[in-house]
Amino acid sequence: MRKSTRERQDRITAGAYGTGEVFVRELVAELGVSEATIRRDLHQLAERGQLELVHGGAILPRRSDFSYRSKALRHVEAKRRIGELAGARVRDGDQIFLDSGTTCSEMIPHLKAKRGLHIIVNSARLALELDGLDVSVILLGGQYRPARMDTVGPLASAALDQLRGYDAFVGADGVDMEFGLTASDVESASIYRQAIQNARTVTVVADHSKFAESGLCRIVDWSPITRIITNRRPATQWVEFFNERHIELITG
Amino acid sequence: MRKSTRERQDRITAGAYGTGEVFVRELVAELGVSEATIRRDLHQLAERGQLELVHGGAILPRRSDFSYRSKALRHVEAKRRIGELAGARVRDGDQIFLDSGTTCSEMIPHLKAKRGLHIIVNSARLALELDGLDVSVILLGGQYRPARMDTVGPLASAALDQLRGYDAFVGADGVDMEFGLTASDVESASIYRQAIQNARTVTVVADHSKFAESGLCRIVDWSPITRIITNRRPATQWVEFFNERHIELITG
DNA sequence: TCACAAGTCAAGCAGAAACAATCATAAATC
DNA sequence: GATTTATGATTGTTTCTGCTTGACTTGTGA
Repeated sequence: MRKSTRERQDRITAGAYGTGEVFVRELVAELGVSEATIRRDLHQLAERGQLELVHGGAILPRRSDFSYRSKALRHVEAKRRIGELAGARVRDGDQIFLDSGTTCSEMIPHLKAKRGLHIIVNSARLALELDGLDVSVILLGGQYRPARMDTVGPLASAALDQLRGYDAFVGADGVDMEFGLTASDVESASIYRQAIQNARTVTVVADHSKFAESGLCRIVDWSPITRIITNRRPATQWVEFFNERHIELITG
Repeated sequence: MRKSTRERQDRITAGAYGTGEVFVRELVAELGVSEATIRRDLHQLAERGQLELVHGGAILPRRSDFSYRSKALRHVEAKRRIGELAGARVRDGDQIFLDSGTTCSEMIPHLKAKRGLHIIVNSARLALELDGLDVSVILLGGQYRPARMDTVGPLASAALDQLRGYDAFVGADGVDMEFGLTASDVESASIYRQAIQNARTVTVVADHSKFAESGLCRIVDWSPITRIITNRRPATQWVEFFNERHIELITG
């Protein structure tokens, strides 16, 4: 069983991804090479960040990421529907801001037919997804957060400060009558607060699970909000709440 | 069985696509040519991005990353080598700027082992590729260009203006003794000019094909350049040129 | 808590294989 | 016929691998 180094290391990582861990002893038996060779392989893989060494073998590196991916899997249908409704509110030539959340990214398929859009985003992922559209994309810079693939911090803030007159689409982590819109982390809250304050109109996109669920950090209270788009008609007190504040409620 | 070079290389790639890998030893037996010839073939195929060299033979190139590679298929091996050399110059905790070109992105595998880096980029693609590393990434914002997946313009410029004291790595489209470093478009030239002017040190990464080839737009003249990394020793007049200007020349 | 055993690990060494570089020859092209 | 290109042989160097040694880690039982 003479194989290249590359193939051997591929099989090691494949094994690691299968069970989450590999053992030196088992790899020696399975691949028919010496312990030393397996160890060298594991070291190289660890060097590249593909594995993490433990006594007796290696495990998958515990990364902080997947927070975006795991979030993306929840309430997919609801988000898709909201994306469609929100996309329909965008017109040719509009200047819009989209946040880095999963709900806003569901708007993108419904923007493909639009012409001459100017889209402001703080998400590298969104920028890539917007490829091929007839749009001008402004990417806010700043501190890049791999887990969310977005940017935050003072540089993002400074860039955003140069922009006005757009229509903001923001997906909150939670909406609460008294506390307002909330995000799960303070950096997101800060950048979206600023985005909302500088916006011409503000559309909140939030699926039904966000109602009555409150995140940790307040983004803003309800006063700057223009309209809210959700997938199903919320409870009556919510409808009245929006009516009182002249917030347009759109449901699918 | 003597065949043309072309036909031989076709059979090599066909073999690689069949099993995913080819071995020098087997190719020697199969094609009836010497080891040296097989090696030359493999090098040429690797240079064109059709194969990736490994010890003992070659395998199909990893396409795990982005399809944008189609643009980057020239001088793959050279860029990889330069990326390695450049990556070796980076130390734990460094603050570096990487341009959005393909040469700089070849540095990334060699940065995986580093700790506590601060990396400034103007490329969404690069930001995504840096995922999983122990680095802090600052993404410059600005006008997003889908074709290059990077950002340029006044917003990028303003963000860059807030940053100092980093070591810049810039891959020029062309290097010319009289004209200096050149880029193929004026926006790139502008942002990289600024990146260079604010940098502590400037390392130019350029494969041999960039020498004596001049792009349209000047980035800068030679005065701010600290060192240049290329894959093979350039002509004598270049070596003297760099010596006169106290530019460190590193070749692989 | 300590000592001990079994397993695990890092470092160095040596042989084999693979490699890059160079040169000389043969073929192809002008 | 001269120049360029492709090829093969030779050289010394690098890489890969397995082995050995001694140090380290983990777990067990007194």
